[in-house]
Amino acid sequence: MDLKLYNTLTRSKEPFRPIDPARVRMYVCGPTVYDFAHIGNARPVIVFDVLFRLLRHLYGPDHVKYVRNITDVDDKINARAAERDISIRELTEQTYAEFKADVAALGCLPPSVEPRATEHIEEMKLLIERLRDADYAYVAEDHVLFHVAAMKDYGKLSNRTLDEMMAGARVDVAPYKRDPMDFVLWKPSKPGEPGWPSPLGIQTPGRPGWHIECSAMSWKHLGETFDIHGGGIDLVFPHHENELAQSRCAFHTGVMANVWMHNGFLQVEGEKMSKSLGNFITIRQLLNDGWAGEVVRFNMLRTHYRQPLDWTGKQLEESQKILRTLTDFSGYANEGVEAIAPSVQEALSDDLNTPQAIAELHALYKAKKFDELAPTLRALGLKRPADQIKVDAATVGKLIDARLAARKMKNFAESDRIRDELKAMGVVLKDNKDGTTSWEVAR
RNA sequence: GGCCACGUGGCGGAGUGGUUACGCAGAGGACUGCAAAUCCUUGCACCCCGGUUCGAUUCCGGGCGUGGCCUCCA
Repeated sequence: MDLKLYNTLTRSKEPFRPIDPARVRMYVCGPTVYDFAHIGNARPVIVFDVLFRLLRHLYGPDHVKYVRNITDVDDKINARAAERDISIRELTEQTYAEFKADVAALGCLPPSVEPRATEHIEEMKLLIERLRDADYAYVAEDHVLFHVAAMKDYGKLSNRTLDEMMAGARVDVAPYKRDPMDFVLWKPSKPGEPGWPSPLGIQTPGRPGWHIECSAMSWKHLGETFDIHGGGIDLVFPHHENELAQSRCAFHTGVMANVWMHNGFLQVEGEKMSKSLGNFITIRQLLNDGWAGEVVRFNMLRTHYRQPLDWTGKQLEESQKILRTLTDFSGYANEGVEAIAPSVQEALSDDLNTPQAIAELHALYKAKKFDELAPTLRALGLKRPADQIKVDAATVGKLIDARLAARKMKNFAESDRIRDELKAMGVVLKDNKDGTTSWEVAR
C-alpha cells in the first residue's frame, strides 16, 4: 500500500516517492534550547517520530535518515543565560539534556542525527558566500541580507505574494534593508554576545540568522535536496519560506524538500498556552505529576496531526484509561518483537491518520488478535503506562487474603471494609469466578 | 487590514455525495453476597443561510464563531 502525505507546498495529499528509496531523508526543526520543552514543542516531536517509525517500517530501519537540529545560538538563549548568570554553553547543554530525557520518556526514538547550529557555522558561511556570489544576498552595515525580490517565486510555500507582504510590512524597517521583506543571513555581534569571524570580508565578528542554520544543517546531513521537511504550522512563515529560499537559491534547484509537512497548533483547555495565562505545561511537569510518557504520547496521537488540538486534563485521564485497556491482556509485555499490523499500517499510510490507527487497535483488541496488537503497540512506542503511585504488593496480598477469608465466612461487612481500605490506597480489586482476586493500581 | 485553518452526537475525534467510525461518559443486561473489573446490547450527529444534485454532514457561495500566521514562537 502506498504512503500518502499532505504536502503544504501543493496543498494536497500526494503519494510519497522518495528520491532514493534506499536513503529516505527527513528534516524536522528541533528545539531552541533555552528552557524546558512544553507540550506544544512535544507535538511535532511525537508526530514526526511516528512518521519516522512508519518510514523505517516501510523502507527498512537502515534506509531512513532523520535529522532534527538543535538551535544553540539565539538571542533568547543569550538573554536567558544572562538572566541565570550562567554561560551560554552551560545553559544549552543543560537544556538539551533535559530535552533528550523528556522526549525519550515520550517514547520517541532518537533521530539519526541531532546537529547543533554552533557546529555548522562554516557551512552557513559557505551558503552565505554562495548566495552573495549569485546576487541573492548583499552586505549592509556588517549584516548580510537575503534579497527577497531576487527570487522569482518567493512566497510559494506560505502562499503569499511579495506585494501582499510589502503592503503588510511594519513601519520600523531597518534602514539598511533594500526591501522591507529582506531577511538577515548574518548579523554583527556586540561585545559579550557569541560571535564568529564573519564571511564576505566583514570585519566585525558576527552570528548567523535563524533561518540559515537549518539550510546549512539539512545540506550537510541530507544534501541539497531531500524528501521531507517537517515542523509546526507556525513555522511556515517566515522560517520555512526563508529556509527554502536560501537553499534553492544557493543550490540553484527547484526544490529543497519535496514534501513539506506541518503539524497543527495546540491549545490548552481552550486557550492559547502562555505564561501570562498560567497554563504553560511542560513535558517535565506532566511527568512529575505522575503521567506516564506513553499516556502523553497517546493523548497527542488521538488527534490527527494537522488538526488543531485542545489539550485538556480530562482527555489525558481518558487516554490513560484507554491505553491501559489496550494493553490489558495476558501475555502483554512492553518489550519484544515490533511489527505494524496491516490495518494500522493502512491507516498510518493515509497521511498519518493516527485516530483511525487507534480505532484499528481497538478492533484488534476486540477481535482478540493480541499477537498482532502487542507488536503494533510497541512499534508505535505505545507501552503500558506505569502506575502513578507505588503500593506494597505484600501488604495488598495480606489484605486480599484477609478479605477472602471474611467472604468465606460470609462476613461481608468485614470484606467490604477491607475492599474500601484497599481502595483508599489506590488499589482496585477484581474478583474472579473461582474465588480468587486480582488487583491493579487505579492511578 | 492581508493570508490560512477549523466548526461532527454529553465529551473527544475520524470519515464519506446515498450504507456502522472509533473511544470516553450514559442507559439496559450477564456475572457478583453487593460492588468493581470484564463481556453483551443500546440511545444520541454533522454551526447557520442559500446553491448544485434524484439525493449533501461531505461539493460551491455567503454568514457567524474559534484559532493560527503576517514580529520570536512547535
